[in-house]
Amino acid sequence: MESKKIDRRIQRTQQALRNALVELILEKGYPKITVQNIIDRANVGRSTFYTHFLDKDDLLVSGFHAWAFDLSRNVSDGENAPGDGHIIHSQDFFLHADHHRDLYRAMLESGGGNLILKVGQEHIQHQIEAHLRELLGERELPIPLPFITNYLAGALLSLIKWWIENDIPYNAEQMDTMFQAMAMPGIQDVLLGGKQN
Amino acid sequence: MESKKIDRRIQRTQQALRNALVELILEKGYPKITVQNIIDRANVGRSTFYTHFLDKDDLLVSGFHAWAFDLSRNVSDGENAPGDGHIIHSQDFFLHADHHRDLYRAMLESGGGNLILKVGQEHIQHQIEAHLRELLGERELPIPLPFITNYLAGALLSLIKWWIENDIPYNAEQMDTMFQAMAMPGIQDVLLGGKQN
DNA sequence: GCGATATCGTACAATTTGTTCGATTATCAG
DNA sequence: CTGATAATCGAACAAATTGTACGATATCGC
Repeated sequence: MESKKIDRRIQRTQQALRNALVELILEKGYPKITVQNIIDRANVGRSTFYTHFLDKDDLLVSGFHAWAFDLSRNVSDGENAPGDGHIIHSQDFFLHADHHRDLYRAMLESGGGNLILKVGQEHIQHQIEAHLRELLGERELPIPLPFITNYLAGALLSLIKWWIENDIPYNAEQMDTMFQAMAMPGIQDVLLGGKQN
Repeated sequence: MESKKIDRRIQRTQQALRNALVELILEKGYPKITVQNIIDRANVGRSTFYTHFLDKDDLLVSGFHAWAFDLSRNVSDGENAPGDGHIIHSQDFFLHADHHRDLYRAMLESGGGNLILKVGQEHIQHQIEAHLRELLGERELPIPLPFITNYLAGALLSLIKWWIENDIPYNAEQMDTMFQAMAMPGIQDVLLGGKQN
């Protein structure tokens, strides 16, 4: 039971701020947004903003996982069972970027997505790591797992960035096919090496 | 012949500013630096700064390739001829990061290296692209070259970041060996596929 | 309704930014 | 060496932004 009494105003205010931030990101890009812009859009008092968040970045991070990031759902949808030939479900990431193309573009644009890229990469890495752990069990690898997840997440995010920012005329499936072609041989070698050595 | 008359003050001023910036990056990290800090350190007037550069970022980018980035020299040092088994000279990048560990750490830290990461990635991509072009000649690949360079540069930069930021106890050679183990199989497949198909 | 508390919004000090402009100084050409 | 050129200085300025403070107001849970 929730014995705390919850004032609905808090959630409403925070949600209004997050919504305003997304709108503004789509309009002018994250770096150019000021706190003033956000509270004007959200109809929230200046002091109220600072009672909830330290700054713009704090607001962004606070809502990152909740926002358009229904990614984890796609990934864990039973369809892609382990052993379907795809060691990483990279297609989910490409599809997600495709579905939220506008938001991705706005977030990546103008080189201002430092924080976003960081949080985004961490997100991807966690997904990959969880999935690889599931596949591996207790087996040890010749290459440490964080190395692999950093390698894959870095490559994947870089490609998504390139793909979205430059409107590269491939669809998500094609991007994924090429990604798998580049990544899979190396991974399989490592997995087999870990088994045999 | 250079018929332009060159006032040495200009170069001296710009160099002083760049040096001050590097010092400050090492001391407090790029994001926290203000223009005021830079000109104080460099003993340069405020207006002078703005006659040469648009802002902090402009100063950073302007000197990026000149700075500690003697990388290209290492890469093209005749020792690593094409066909030595290394399709990408990733070890040069790891070595470079190792030699300038403090600067790298300061530049990457606190998630503030948005611009630096961007320029850095472009730098790496150009190196990789030039090298691959040399290997390939006019041969066509089943996967477009920008895809490959984005893939490799993204993975490489992500690993360097992870390596430096977390003081991972591998040396440059070990990092490179693992990187090659992950990347080479995929690349070779693509290269061969391009040849045969 | 009542008490608690979240919000409002204005005011405020402190930073930072980029520009302007006249005075000063260093550099180059001859 | 000398004078013309042009780079630099540095102070002053407007504008924007940030984060804090605080009393008044509105809204919530009970």
